[in-house]
Amino acid sequence: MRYSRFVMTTLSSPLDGAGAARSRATMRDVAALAGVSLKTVSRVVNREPGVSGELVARVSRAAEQLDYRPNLTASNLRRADRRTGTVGLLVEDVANPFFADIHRGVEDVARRHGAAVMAASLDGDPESERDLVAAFASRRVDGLILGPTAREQGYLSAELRNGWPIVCVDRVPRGVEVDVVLTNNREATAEGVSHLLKHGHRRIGFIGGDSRLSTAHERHAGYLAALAAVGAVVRDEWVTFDALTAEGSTAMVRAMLDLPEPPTAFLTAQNLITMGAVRALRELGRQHEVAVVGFDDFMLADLLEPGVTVVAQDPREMGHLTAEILFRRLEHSSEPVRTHVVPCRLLARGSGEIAPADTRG
Amino acid sequence: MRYSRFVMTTLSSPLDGAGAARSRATMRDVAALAGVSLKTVSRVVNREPGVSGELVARVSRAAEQLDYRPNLTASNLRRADRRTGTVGLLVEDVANPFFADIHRGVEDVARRHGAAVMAASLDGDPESERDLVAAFASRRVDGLILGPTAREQGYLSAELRNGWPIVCVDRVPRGVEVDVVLTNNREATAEGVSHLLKHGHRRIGFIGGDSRLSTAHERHAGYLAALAAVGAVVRDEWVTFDALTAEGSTAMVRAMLDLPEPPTAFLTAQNLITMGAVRALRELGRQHEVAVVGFDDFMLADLLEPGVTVVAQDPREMGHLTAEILFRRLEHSSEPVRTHVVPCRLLARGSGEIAPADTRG
DNA sequence: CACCGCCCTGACAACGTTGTCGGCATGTCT
DNA sequence: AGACATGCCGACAACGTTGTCAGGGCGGTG
Repeated sequence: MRYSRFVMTTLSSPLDGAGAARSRATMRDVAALAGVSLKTVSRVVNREPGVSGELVARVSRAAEQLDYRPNLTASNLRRADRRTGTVGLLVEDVANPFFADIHRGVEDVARRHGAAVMAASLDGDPESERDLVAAFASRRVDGLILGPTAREQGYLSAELRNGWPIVCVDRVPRGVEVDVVLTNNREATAEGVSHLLKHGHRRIGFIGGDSRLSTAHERHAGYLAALAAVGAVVRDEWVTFDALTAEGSTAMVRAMLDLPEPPTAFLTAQNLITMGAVRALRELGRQHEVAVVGFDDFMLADLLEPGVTVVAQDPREMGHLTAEILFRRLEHSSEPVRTHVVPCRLLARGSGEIAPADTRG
Repeated sequence: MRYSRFVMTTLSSPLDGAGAARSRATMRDVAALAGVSLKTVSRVVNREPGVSGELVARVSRAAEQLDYRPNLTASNLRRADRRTGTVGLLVEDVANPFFADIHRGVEDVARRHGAAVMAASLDGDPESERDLVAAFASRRVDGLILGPTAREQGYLSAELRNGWPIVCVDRVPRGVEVDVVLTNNREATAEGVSHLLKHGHRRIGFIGGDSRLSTAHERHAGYLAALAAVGAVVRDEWVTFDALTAEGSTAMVRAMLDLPEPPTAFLTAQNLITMGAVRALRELGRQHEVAVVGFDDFMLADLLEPGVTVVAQDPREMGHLTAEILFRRLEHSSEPVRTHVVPCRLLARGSGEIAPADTRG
């Protein structure tokens, strides 16, 4: 409950039903009612020492009577630290479970610091990214957490020069040096693919996400590395990108299974893609025959038949870490920029342990 | 892209790597560089008419050069409309898919109105609710969307008198008259229970959510009404509340199935509860024997075995509607308060169409 | 008694912006 | 030519708050 700094308890209030809407009381109003100066009210509201007990009581009573709420935006304007007690969060989609968990992680930390979180969704649109960064800058959020979607973040350097702390999450920004919190995309994907190799698969399909994003490339690199490590064949026709929705992924998996030499297993590089792939296999009745390892965990993955084996990220922890770094940077702005990696865990649940039906490959 | 009102395009900027952090440029700085008065800069930034083309160009160039960002908090302080271009959203948990969808719905509408969304999670804690309302009030968000969790919202009447628009969503507030957007909880639950009755069930368990919430009561009422309509037996031992997590729900379902006369079907009154119930049946290997109708849809419900029959809310639409009402009220504050109902749809997928194994009941 | 120091309080300016108003050109009409 | 409207621009105050500083009262000390 560290919001307390600006919270006055208005324990009771005469609720007269349809009272005419008056405008909010200001410090001046409180001061007038309490018969003290503006500054004394300010001192009481901010719990500054050096006000007699009697005046504290009188001012508090007056504030309660008027339902006074300090105006943080005005306070911010004048105060030395210039904090609005607000941080911005820009991610792909606040409704996507992965980003919703990051959001929650950020919120938890922000709240401990008495800060509120402004969040917005980018939907893969570079123009939105710039517009929303500008919108948050105009609102003077104390710091920004960004999951970049545009090809290039060079435009951020102007904001950084202005002393605005920025931390990126989930994806690597380009053209700008900031702290980043990432998953070990490459290694974790390689681990997932190795898992499939270990179970006998040699023809493994890769269904990737938005090819403009660093995550897609890193995961693809991990896929290639794992295959190369055992000298397995790599075929272009077993690799696709830009499965942007679950439906898109369903279609891609079906198409790939129609190849003359189809994959016997899939590495699906993101949560919605995995769901789409599972759906495709179900529709074809082949869910017990074609193996799947997904990137990202999701709810109910263990209750499907078969359970879906995944390489699980820890989005809540990523949110925590990202926010911690942001608040740290708000204090010590000159520390060197770092990249932090949150590791994944492979969770074997069934779909990744299916042996290849066609053992010629 | 209606954020444009306060967005200046800073197309290029010399990225000199480690430039010393200077503080943000103000209108005064821009005015000095452009050789005009402060007020002229203000006019240009706000696209007010009556500035010569030459000065517009000079000011724009100066603003770009200095990476100027208008300070919306200062502007808000002075402007007549007193808008911060920000709305607040307080819900149970921004990471819960249901509320995450509401959040996204609110965001879409807010963005069309050029507003940003501050969101926070209540976690069922009444103290948090009051603290966060106060925190948002101090930040002067233009309006508030609240999914109430405290037993009583009388404390809001002070804010309403201050002319602060508030709209509630998902749950009915008490002790205060505001606009509310709800699901037709009672009717939809009754429909779900009737569906089970139609398939021959007479012993139907009800696993309810937080008993302090209006939704739990309304859904329970729907359950009772549907049973009463066909003269079915109602037993206290077949009704529980306060399954606050999926795990809690799992335990309750298992316990209820251990009764001498266990239910042959369940109505699970919320998304996490349904997931927990499905898990319980799976663990017992009885998922094809005990019927389930869930309240709330969730991802992958159709891919489970059997597919989970649900009464589906439309949280995104609820978010849209709630935000529309809020912005409407920001314009016409004196319209009478209303309650809006967003209907549910029953989606039959298998789990709700299982006939009772024990047909004695 | 004069002086110092401490505690409490208030007057005033300032934060970055916008609303109001007044002034200077320039053009138009009688 | 004089009166008047119009277009463009700037000086100034104000929004609600906090930082700074000065002043009054009071007790203790030389």
